[in-house]
Formats: sequence, C-alpha cells, structure tokens
Amino acid sequence: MSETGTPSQGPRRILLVDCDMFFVQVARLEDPDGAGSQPFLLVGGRSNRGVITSASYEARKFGVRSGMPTRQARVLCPEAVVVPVPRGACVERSRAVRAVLKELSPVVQSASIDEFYLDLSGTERMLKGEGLDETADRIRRVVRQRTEIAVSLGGGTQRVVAKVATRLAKPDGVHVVPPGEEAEFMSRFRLRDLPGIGPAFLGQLKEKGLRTVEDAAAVEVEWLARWFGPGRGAWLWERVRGIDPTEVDARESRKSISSERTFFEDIDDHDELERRILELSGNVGRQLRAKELRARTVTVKIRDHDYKTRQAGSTQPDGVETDRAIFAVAATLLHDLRHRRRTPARLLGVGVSNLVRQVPADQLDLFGGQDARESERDRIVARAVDRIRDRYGSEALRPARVLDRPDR
DNA sequence: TCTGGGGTCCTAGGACCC
DNA sequence: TCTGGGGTCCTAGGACCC
Repeated sequence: MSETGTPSQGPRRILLVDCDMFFVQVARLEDPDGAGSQPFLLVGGRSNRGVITSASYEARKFGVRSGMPTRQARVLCPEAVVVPVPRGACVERSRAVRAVLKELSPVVQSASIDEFYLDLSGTERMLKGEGLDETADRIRRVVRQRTEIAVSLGGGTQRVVAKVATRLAKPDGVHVVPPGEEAEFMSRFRLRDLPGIGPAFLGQLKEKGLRTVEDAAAVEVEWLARWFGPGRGAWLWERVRGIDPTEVDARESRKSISSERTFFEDIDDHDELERRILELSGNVGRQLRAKELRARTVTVKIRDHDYKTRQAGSTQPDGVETDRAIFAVAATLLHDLRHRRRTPARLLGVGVSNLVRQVPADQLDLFGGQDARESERDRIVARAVDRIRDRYGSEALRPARVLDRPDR
C-alpha cells in the first residue's frame, strides 16, 4: 500500500481524465441513428422547468451552456434536438472507463461521473522512463479503444494544475505541465478559471481589483487573509502558484445519498407533498440498502415557489435503512418546514447522511416499535422488496398510497 | 429565460461535557 | 459563585462542482 503512495523523492505525477461532453457522447453512442446523427444535440430536462446538462460542441457555438434553462437554449439554437439524460447508460460507461483506468494506474479517484484523478507517482521505473505526457496520451488512446469514450487529460505535480491543464487539452487531447513550471503555467489564467472560485468569491475578488491569477499572485498572503479570511486567503495564495496539497485518494466512501424532484407545477396540497416525500424516501432507501448502509441523519429539503431553499435535518442514535423509517422522520421534518413557512413548494428532496455500515441481525434489538425506529422485520421486508424490484423492475411493487402519476 | 439533480466541503452558533 | 477553555456533536445555510 505504501508503495503506491507519494514517494519521498521526486515530484508527484498526477493526471486528470475528463470525458469530453460526457452526456452527449453517451447519448450518441446509445442512439447512433437518432440522437447520434444530430450535430446540434442537447442533453437535459425537456420539461417546462428543465435545464441543459450537456451540449454538443456545435451547439455551444450558439452560446448554449450546461445549466442553462432548456427554454433559453431552444431560443439560442432552434435547430437543436433535446434528449433526456441516459442515466443508466452514463453510469455504466463511467464504470467502464474507471475499470480501464484502474488497470493503468495504481491510484484512481472518481471526482464525478466523468472525471477521474490518477496518481502515477512511483511508477517511473515500471514505465521505463516514459514521460508523463506520453503516459497520458497512451491512457487516452486505450480508454478510447476499449470504452468508445473520448477523454482529455491534464497533468502535473498538483491536482489544481492537472485540472486547469485539462481545459487546454480538450477536446480529445493531452496537456501536461512539467515540474517547476506550475506557477508560470497558472499565471496565464483568469481567476474565474480556477476550480473553487465561483460567482460569489469572484465578486469579492473583483471588489479588490483582482481579475487574473497574476493580479492575485502579486498580493501578499497577509492581505489576502485580511480580505477573504485566513482560510480562503491561504487557499488562494497557494492555488495561484499552482500549489495544491490535496492528495489523490482512492478510498471510495460515500458521504450522503439524496433524491429530489422539481415539480411540473408548484404544489401546496399537504397530502400531495406527503406522497412525494414517501416516493423520495423510497428512492433513497433503495440506494442505501443496495450499498448495505444505514443512515443516522435524514434531511428534507424544500424549495419554495420564490426559489427560497430551506432544509431541516434530524439525527437518530441508530441508523435506519427502511423506507418506512426514513419516511417517518422525513414526514415530521416536512411538517416542521411547512409550519415555519407555508407557501407552495417548487421542489422537495430527501437526503440521508452520517452513513454507517449495516450490522448483522443478531446484534440488533428485535423489538423496534416507535415510529422513527425500525424493527428487524421491517428491514427484512424492505430487502425482500428490493430483490423483487431487481428482478421484475421498479414498477413491480409500489407504495399503495402513491398515485400512479408521472411528472411529465 | 427564471434557475435540474447529484454530490462535497466549509462555517458558525448552540448544546453539552470535562 | 460573576463564571475559563477546549473538544465534539448537531443544525442550517451557503458556496461550489459536474
């Protein structure tokens, strides 16, 4: 294990593998004659309140960006074809890419569904002196050949450098920054290009007259700390120099699971909201059990008609895993939130966190009973339902109280 | 043209304990 | 008796990412 960690000598060799317009690529592979034949392809929500998840390069020339409301995208690019996100296929393709990367690198960390950090430190001898740029290009070709997915790779001694370099590598290319050139490389960019700087921080930076990485690099750390707080000040001072102590961490540990839905129309009816909470609790519970986890904390999120987002959470001494127990907590939290501000809801979400591993049945009390707690019988029933759904499809068994009415 | 759904991390205040 | 200091957990909100 220690062999694969950062060696005491030599700079780190970090690569970021980033799938090019991932959702569009997958949509094209899944439907080569339909969506695949469309140059102006948009993937995302098609409902009245949807947004674009990913746009083809051709469509981007018209100003379409991910996160943009679909309605707006249609105005900018009227010829565009919009297809829904092929969720299952994306998860499968992502897994396939990761599996190939695991054969090619000792350390692989998934940063998102379409981004993977690799740490190849310590592989110099094994790779017989192959340069990091050559390694990156080899990985790009192998991934393409074995998964059909086009990827771009950025590389360097630091994660932030690898990440920013990916921007220059796209599409379907490679850009590696040699050791020692990190600060100079970073100085070519604007602050808005740095990962971790969003609209809010950007506004604060602009107030101090800072627009480019060069601007910020000229300011002493004491001033950055005074302006933006000690934590953010030190963070910024490091990043603009291409310094990023974050390690590539291959341990996959999920911190939270959630499911949320924006309604076709705002909902004010309490019973209807409760039915939605029941469905969302089921989605979360199923994922929780599939991963053999339990949750100590249940959270409900509500977005009011005016887009104000509120949430309430509750932590139990013991973890829960059944739909019933999750729903019991979530329903109470929903009542609290609705009591504090009673207004039509645009979105509802259920999340779980504080995740712990399931423990064997013989270590549990077999006498659960109170509402928020679950008995071993509850758990056995819930897992049996999951097995039936796995075999016959998710529609095979549905909560009796949920109306069979899809959103769109 | 109003703003999806899945996440992670950080902060700040209060409770509680030693 | 006029009350420190630190650690941990919980909660709510916010920023940010893809």
